[in-house]
Amino acid sequence: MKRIHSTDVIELQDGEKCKLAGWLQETKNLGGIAFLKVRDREGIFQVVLVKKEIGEAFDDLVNIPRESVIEIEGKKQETDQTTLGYEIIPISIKVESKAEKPLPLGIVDKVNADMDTRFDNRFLDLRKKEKMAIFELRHILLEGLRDFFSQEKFIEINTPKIVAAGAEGGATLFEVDYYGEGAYLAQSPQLFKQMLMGAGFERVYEIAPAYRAEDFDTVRHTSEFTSLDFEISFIDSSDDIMSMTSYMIEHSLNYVVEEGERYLDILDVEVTVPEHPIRKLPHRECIEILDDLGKEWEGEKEVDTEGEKMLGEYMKENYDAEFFFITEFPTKMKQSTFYAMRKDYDPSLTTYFDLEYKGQELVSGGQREHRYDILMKQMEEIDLAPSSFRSYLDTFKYGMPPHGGIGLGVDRFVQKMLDLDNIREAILFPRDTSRLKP
RNA sequence: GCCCUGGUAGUGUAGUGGCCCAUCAUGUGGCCCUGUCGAGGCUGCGACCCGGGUUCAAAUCCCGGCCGGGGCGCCA
Repeated sequence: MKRIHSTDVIELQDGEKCKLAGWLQETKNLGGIAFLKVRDREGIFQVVLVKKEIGEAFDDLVNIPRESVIEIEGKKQETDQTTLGYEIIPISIKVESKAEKPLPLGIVDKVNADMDTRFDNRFLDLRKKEKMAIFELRHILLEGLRDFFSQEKFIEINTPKIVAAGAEGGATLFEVDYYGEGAYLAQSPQLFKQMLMGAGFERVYEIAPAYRAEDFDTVRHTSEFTSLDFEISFIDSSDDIMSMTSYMIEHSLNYVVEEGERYLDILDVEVTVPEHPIRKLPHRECIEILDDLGKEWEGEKEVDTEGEKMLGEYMKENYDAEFFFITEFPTKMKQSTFYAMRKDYDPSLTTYFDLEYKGQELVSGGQREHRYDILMKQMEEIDLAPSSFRSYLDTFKYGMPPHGGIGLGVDRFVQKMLDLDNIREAILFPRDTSRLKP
């Protein structure tokens, strides 16, 4: 007999035979009758054991440890004595894998566990339906994003994660000891995306891990994260990139709302889809708003973490907007991003922007400098040796279209979409400054 | 890296000098119970992060270490 899921039982006739399997969530033993609650990916079903009918086997069955994997062949019986409306009368029950006692982490216990305990026992933690729902929704979000990119004729690419140079300063690189010369884990696919613009791909995207060896210890940083990057050619300005980003967000969140209802209900979360186009706010205006809001500055007037949160609330209150772009980042704030194009009419401003979601940076992007001589000049300004970027720079010498793109933190997207306190909740097995296992 | 905060049964907690051979819940063992779905009743089990110090007395105070959680810098 073919195994079916808990949710399939509803379709069966009263008295029909079936095979089910899952994890024994709990046993309610009332003496002469007992109930086994069994969980599979789709939900829960209940098996009824009547002592008078099954005799000696009763004692063995009610003593199967919680979270053991069991397989049941039985008959569906409709009844109004249980909340599900039906239960399973067993013909045979097989223990496939017995769980040890006690569990390091209860799945349905009435006590919460600390994050550290949960992540040490992540495979158990993920058995909770609310945790699994996060990853069902993450999958749906990624599906929605890929759906958008396919529709827009993007090519999905894979670029190397072992690289010779970073896109940003060297301090945040994880070193790889193997090549006998400097080798690192990629912080970003930035340079490769651009090389593919030089190759004529015109529209590419990648969803892949990126690595940053920073001493970040916050609820929105991890050492390894999933980065979504796209890059497009023949743009007129960074407005084209923001427009594409705006459509991408709208499309993917719509997809989540349509396809993910069941899981959003489990998490009791409502996802709001922004209207295209997403509002833009130049960096200098952000400063003005923050001044009006009475922010106290320490040092340079820049949008810092506190500023981001204040602006997020401001935009929510005044425009009912969860998303907004901060545009025209000053060149002095983007100095290390040597490939950022600056405004022709005012070189103190870049074409770079961030996309903010619920008061947190989600996306960073802009138009890249595609003119070889200017690019070289910008590298010199920060004393970067062109020799370590030779293969990248060569791309610009033989025909490079105007282009630009973005990087989006997938884990942050999931975190903010589902209002999760910590980015680690959106990652199966997070890697941070101290966690390497499991 | 800096600042704040914490570490007590498998899990989550109470206790902040003697009232503690440590509270409660959950779990787990045993017993009772034929409709549980946060079942119920009776009963047992199980813990003060590590190392120094102060004190008549330390889970509690001090110092150092190790390990969490949060904030900031920074960033996706």
